[in-house]
Amino acid sequence: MTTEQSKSDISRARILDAAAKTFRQKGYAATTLIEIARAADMQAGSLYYHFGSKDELLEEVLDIGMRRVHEAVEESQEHLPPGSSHRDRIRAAVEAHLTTLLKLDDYTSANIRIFGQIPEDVRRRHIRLRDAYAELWRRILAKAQKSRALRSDIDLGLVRMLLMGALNWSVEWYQPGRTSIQTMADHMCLMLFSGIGIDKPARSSEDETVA
Amino acid sequence: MTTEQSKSDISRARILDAAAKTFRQKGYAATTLIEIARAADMQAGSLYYHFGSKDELLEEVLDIGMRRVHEAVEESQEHLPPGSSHRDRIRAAVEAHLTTLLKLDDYTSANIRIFGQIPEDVRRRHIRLRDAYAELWRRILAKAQKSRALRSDIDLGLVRMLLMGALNWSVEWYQPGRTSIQTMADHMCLMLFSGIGIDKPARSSEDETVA
DNA sequence: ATATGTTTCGAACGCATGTTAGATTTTAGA
DNA sequence: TCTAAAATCTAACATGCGTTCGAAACATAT
Repeated sequence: MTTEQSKSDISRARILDAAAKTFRQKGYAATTLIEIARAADMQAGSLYYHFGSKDELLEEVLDIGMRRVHEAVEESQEHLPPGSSHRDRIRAAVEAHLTTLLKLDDYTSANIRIFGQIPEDVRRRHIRLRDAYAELWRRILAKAQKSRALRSDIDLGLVRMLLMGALNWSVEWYQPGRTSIQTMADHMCLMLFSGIGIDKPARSSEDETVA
Repeated sequence: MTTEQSKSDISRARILDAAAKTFRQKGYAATTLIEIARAADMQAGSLYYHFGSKDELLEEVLDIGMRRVHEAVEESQEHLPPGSSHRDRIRAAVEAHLTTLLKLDDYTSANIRIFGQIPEDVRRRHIRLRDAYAELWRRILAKAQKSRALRSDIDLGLVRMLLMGALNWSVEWYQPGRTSIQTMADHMCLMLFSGIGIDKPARSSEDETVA
């Protein structure tokens, strides 16, 4: 116990890293404990010294992934320069979400990719963190709408879903080098704001009902 | 051979339906042939009279799903009233995509959900259909941009990805009854067009119509 | 009704997986 | 250095999976 990190903690972290990486690549059911163990320089049986079961390992990977995006987006809001517009706020949140998802975080990307294939009871226990993260976005968007930075005649819940979809889906196609995360955040906000934004349109929205 | 549909064809279709449904619900690796067989009122071994392997079954489900969206979107473009604006065209495409994905088509939703977890060689053989579908959207968007219905200073490829993400992600959260597909299509086009649309600097209504 | 081809069954095989537990090695303090 | 605890290994287990194959049930035409 001389070092802050006991050997157990180090191994634990190595296992979690390996699990997140493999889960993300192959999915949950297709990932074998032998693969995880190999990626962590261990034997499969040794994993059970640190985790009670494959599901328990999965659960921790999911939780860590969700906590990381949550914290990243939360921090992005706290570190904004004073007087930032709501567009700036949302842009920062979008960029934080994308950065966590696409840059060196297998936990969050694993979470996003495999959430639809996990066992029922694991999902039930994990869903609270998901809801909390959704609530964070709900607050951000609602505040923007209340400040008249967003139109009032739209379904914010639906917009949030479409937005999260556009962001989360990037984990399926994004390749570093082709498009920068900043560019993605810019386009996302351009689509979102200049569309929903109340700022520029006088009343040019009449042509929307063209036949 | 008296009836149009031989008994074999009927069983085959029943198996494919069962497979698509189960793949969509549980994912590929987690789905067992026993489950598929039970959902098709058969024994697991009997599946092999119709399909050579689990992978072959998967492959056909994927192909059918992709062909269905492709055809749906293609038809939506052909059945447009003459003189439709590009916004109308894209709205129709969005609605066709969503309808196929969310309404009674387990094949397309299975395709979208499990594409990230399928074996390498299956993916390689299926990828052509995916590319063809992407090309269809690329054409639709490019034509809109060329007709000055969309801004020229944006990355259409990126926008297409964000758009497909917003649409495809709906398979993860959509519940019939809460939001209508029409509402989703409306919101999507509102975000897309009034954002990317050229109508804000140079206000006009003629740039919305097809040349 | 019989015979021929079609479709399904049922039981078995081989294999890989998650899991367990005792033996073995490594670590850290006296 | 010695020792007890911590950490890992090794080998085995039970189970469930995809798959195979010969037998049984079914359908159809003569």
